[in-house]
Amino acid sequence: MLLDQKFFDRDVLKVAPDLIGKIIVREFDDGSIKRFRITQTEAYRGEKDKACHASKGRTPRTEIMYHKPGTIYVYLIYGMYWMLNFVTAKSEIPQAVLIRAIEGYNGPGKLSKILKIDKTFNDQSIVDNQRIKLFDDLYKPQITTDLRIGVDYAGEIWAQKPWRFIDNSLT
DNA sequence: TCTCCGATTCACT
DNA sequence: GTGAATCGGAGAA
Repeated sequence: MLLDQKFFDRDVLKVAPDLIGKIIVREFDDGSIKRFRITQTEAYRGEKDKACHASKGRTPRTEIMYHKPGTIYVYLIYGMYWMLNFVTAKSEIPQAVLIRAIEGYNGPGKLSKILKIDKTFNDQSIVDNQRIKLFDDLYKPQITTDLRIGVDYAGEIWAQKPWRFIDNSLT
């Protein structure tokens, strides 16, 4: 079952855990197709969340997070890695879910390398896309939470939010 | 323009 | 455990 825009039209704290266990289907430019199960996500929630890029307000970069739910937000970090995110909640509310890991690969940098994610995906829709789709195969994950990674700069209050979601039954 | 630094990873010590 | 690689966004000037 293909995830629709309604799935993403909810608070990021609901969407992020719901994305655990879902299937990413990637059709590469050469026509080959691969499937990956999502095993780890993180929630970035609005302008008040200091760890969220949108905490700096609306800028050309964060503009994407204000777009409609189901929009893909891709950005470059440390000059070499693309991060894959999905925008959630209604337009004008800047929230996004970072896909931190897929089955068999730990780390968002490796993930986007495997999936060949780059800036051409930025601002595209995930629910109506030729190259990348999200499916629910009714898999029921065992979800645990933990602190988000690499957000110490956001200060104690925001760095300590347990907004990382992990499938406990996969390793 | 110029400077600072990050939602990371990997090679070394 | 430490540090380099590497570049575009954001803010200061």
